[in-house]
Amino acid sequence: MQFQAPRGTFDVLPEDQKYWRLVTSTAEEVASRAGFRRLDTPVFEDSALFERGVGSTTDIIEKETYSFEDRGGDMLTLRAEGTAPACRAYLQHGMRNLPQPVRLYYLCPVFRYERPQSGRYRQHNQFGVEIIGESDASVDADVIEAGWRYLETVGLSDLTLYVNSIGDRACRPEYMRELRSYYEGHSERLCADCQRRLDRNALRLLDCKNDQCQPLIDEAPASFDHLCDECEAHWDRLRKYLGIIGLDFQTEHRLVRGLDYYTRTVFEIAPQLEGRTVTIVGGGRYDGLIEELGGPPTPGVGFGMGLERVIYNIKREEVPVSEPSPTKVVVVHLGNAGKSAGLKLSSGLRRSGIAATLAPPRGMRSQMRYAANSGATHAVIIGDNELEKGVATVRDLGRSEQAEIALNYIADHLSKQDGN
RNA sequence: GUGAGCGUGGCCAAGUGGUAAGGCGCCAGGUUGUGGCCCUGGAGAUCGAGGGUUCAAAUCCCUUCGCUCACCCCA
Repeated sequence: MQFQAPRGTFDVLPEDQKYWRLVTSTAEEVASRAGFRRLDTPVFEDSALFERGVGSTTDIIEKETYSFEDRGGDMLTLRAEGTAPACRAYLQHGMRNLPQPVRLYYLCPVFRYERPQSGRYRQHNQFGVEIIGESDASVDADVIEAGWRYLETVGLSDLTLYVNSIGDRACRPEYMRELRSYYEGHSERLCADCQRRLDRNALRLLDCKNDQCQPLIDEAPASFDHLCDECEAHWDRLRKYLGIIGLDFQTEHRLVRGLDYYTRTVFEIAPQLEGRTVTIVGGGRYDGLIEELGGPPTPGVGFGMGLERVIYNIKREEVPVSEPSPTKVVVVHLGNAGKSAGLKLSSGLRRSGIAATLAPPRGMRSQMRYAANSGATHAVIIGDNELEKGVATVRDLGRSEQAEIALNYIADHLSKQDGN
């Protein structure tokens, strides 16, 4: 074996396309039903966009980015996430002059240089939505609802929604001090990773998976107990609205996110798996991001969802997914005259809107086998016998019945068969 | 970046020192123009790669590459 798909990438083979069609077309459907309009942004952007947006000290920027200098000397980065590009587009196209808020969704590949493992790739595909230009908690609930409804209509059932509020610029510094002083009192009991996290990124202490840290995390101060008045009001309303919509959720003080731009609401949706949880959807509010990118102060909320992980769970839950309709007709031909006639016939059938292929030029037995294995419902047989009479033999492969049909009426005849 | 497991034809997979089973799939036949079952035959493997030990290596040793899983982090 010579070439392989690069590490962390994969081919979507024909037999898997049904999952992608499902996942992708219901995203379009659910998003547009909820008033989101599609936005496509380039696969690469100015590197600085992600540095400013996601945060330059964040892991995804520090070590997971696919960056390169182009021939003109510009530093570019393959899309590392969807929110910063969406905000860039919002600013670039003056979308603040549209009726606010602006509701956008996207479906696109995302690139991160990580060590692949199950449910994690270097190129993966995200479905995401953003509501930009409204700070009320009702749109937070709206975004969360869109994510939840999507997973539901795609057919997933054993999922849990986790929500948290990590405050904003006003109250988070105070909370961080609180958290740090709590942990400093117990620093000897922390795992090695958490020792480092303590001064680098204290929030991350909360989602450590190491067993020895769990008791400490359980007792740690929760961000939602240290919110300023405005954040607290927002947090209360969010939970109230989720209740009104009828979404069950679990408040989770360990839930923090790895991108710097989040404020107030953060949430995730994950399946209930034994052991670790693999998040399918992650998102939250980013009220400071657009300003950070050079725009006017503008609030926003959104989520990103990993479609590979959605498909992984569709397979795991054995959600039935319908096959795309197979080739309907295979034209079986005998002799040189038959081959020419068959070629013409299959072309004509296609022009009449019937899926038809010409069997490969082999023995009849083999051609029939080919027809059966290809999933065709009918074989159309054409050889010298038929040509003399100006007909073709149309065989129903399911019923094992056949009849001679005039060449001119074959398309007509086939389109009346069931399955068309 | 760290740790563990694994690499035998397209896929699955025996074989742990004596010179590559089997199954699936694929191709061709089973008489004269007909599939899904059955029967017969065929193609297809430098046993991931390189080096070493040995009379002899897929099997032992070293190196390397790749895959998978977990950690970090994330979708």
